[in-house]
Amino acid sequence: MSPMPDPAPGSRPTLEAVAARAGVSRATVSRVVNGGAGVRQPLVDKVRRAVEELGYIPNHAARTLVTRRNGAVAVIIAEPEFRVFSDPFFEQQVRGISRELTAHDSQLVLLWVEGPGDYDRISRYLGGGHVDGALAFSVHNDDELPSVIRRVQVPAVFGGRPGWPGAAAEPAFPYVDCDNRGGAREAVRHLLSLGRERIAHIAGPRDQTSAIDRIDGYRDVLLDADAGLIAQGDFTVESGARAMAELLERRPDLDAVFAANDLMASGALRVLRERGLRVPEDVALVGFDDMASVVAATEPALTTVRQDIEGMGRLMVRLLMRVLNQAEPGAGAPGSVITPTELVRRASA
Amino acid sequence: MSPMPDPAPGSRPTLEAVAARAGVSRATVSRVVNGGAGVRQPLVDKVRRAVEELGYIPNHAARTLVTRRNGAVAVIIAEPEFRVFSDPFFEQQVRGISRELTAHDSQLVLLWVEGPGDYDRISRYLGGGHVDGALAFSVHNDDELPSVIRRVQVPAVFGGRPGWPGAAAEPAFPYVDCDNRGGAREAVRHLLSLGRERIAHIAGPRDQTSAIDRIDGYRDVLLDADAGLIAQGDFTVESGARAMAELLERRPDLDAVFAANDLMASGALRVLRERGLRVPEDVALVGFDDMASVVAATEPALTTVRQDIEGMGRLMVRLLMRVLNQAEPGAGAPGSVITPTELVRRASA
DNA sequence: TTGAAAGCGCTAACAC
DNA sequence: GTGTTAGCGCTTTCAA
Repeated sequence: MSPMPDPAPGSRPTLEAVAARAGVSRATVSRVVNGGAGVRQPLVDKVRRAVEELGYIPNHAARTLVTRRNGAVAVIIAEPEFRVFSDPFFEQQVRGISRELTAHDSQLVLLWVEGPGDYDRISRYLGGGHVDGALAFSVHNDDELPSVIRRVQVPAVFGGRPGWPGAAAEPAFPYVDCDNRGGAREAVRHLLSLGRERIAHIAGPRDQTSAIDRIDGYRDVLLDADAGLIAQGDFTVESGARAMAELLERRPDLDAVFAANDLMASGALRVLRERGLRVPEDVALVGFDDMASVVAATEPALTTVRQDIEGMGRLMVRLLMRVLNQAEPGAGAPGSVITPTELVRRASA
Repeated sequence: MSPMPDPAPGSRPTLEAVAARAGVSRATVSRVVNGGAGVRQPLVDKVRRAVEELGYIPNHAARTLVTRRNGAVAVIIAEPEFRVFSDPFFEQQVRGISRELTAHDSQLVLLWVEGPGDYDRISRYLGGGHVDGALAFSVHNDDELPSVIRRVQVPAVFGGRPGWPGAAAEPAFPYVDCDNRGGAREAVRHLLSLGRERIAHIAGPRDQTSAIDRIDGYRDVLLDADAGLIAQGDFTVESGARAMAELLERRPDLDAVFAANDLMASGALRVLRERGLRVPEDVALVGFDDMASVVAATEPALTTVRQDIEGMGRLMVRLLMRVLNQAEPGAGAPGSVITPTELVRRASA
């Protein structure tokens, strides 16, 4: 565009250079670059022009050194937790995080934890002031991450209610989660309202709080639910199919199934149809998540509990920003956020 | 572990504090922290102990300010290009990048470009010295990314041979790609060696160099290939199925198919079987990529051309590191790297 | 409103 | 070998 006087290769123009060019002090340039409040218009213009002409870009390190602000947030991904990239849930959440971070002029730094040995590196990174805060996801019970984060004292927000031992007791990390329990209740009540009387549940892994909350919601409504109506899955399609087969074995008379996620629901659906059972006539089926890729493929279309995954990602960032903007990091932990769920009625129930 | 004297909250210990505690100068502490070369053992120990006791972690910004090294590399993802997370190809490449970066003590900063408007932000980020270099992926012809990267003068390496207009002419960015053309040749020669005489090709998108190179490889071997034996796809399963149907229509006598990727091969396979054609007896089929998730699901098992995707990710990092460690960034562009491919014989051909 | 000056925490010459 | 010192590029009092 503008003729950029190519300076000594590798050397970028500094504040100093801009100041010289504009004939003002470094302080003035700094003010203009940071919004220009309290500087007279003509000077602002002069400085802006100099910035433009020189192609000046503020040096991040120098700025961070004095402001102690980085404009970067770490997203910590623990490999064993996630099939990471291939998990659409995760993709959506990261997309939300990315978008909201951009809105806050912050950068996303991906910290990929491949094994326990990586925690050293992670904690050095987090402690080294590379980032203003961290976003992590609800972790396994024996995960070191929470203690690492606590040790380096970096502000953090979790995605999903933490479930490690004592999580409830300790000064908790703020987290964002959807109303798993309430959503589950709504699903079961819906099945009830359809006149179903023997409603089974395909549960998710016992060590994930989302799965625990969903089974709790199921039990909230069906206080006296027969244990035979509950089968264990692990959130995968295959486990849903297995669980469905098991349930059919135990209770051939069941007339409805609430699966703890859509993936398992789709596995269950497959088995149901293989056995010649009609959905929803013989067995009504409700999932959880409203995961587009799954829902689009089911036939009949899956009734499910929607959670706003991208929105949760955005909320994680907002929560973190609120923590960061607090005067005293220690004072008054900002509460966690529980987002509402919504039953999406389609054909399967 | 060790009793960490909690200092004024929020204030981390500095080099100065460590020096005071160890009774040495800041310079000595700095030396020890950076490897300890040229410092006598007893002093090293003393410093190490002080570091431990204080829980000292070097401040990144301060270090960057003077060394001009960040220990961070940007990975730029252009949204329209990739289904990003859900693309297994991409996941593998990023995994390779992540691993190699860790080995080089560098951090991965994810830059997610959602639209043309984002280039401003990206270029400010890249230009602001947040990262030592950038890793990008072969982009669409009209993408601004290359020019943005060139403008801010940040060292960069591309994944996949760039194909924008004039890419060949300009001072090129180094890139890492596999030997698409050679791999395609090998696939076709293999089919030939099986005695096949009417070998069709399902091509990938015309604007991706990988697809172009593969079709070129096909033509290298089949110099006089009938145009009717080539059908256009877009690397998706569905397009593979469509292309196969089309080919069967045009040339019901074909006895082999080389698909430009595994996804399309699996679509083609489905159609072949629907039509009652036996693979490989009636039609031999070869794919490209050796993508585990696809290959595992095909029946018969897919013969394909393997490329080491994770390895390519690692190579991108190594190449970038080589650029970074060059004295003069401008001098002598380090060449690109073409990794070999390997035909993996399974049941389908 | 603007400028001068003092650092932010660290590394790298250069002395000793 | 170890310490002293001079910045890296920026923001931010404090004066003017």
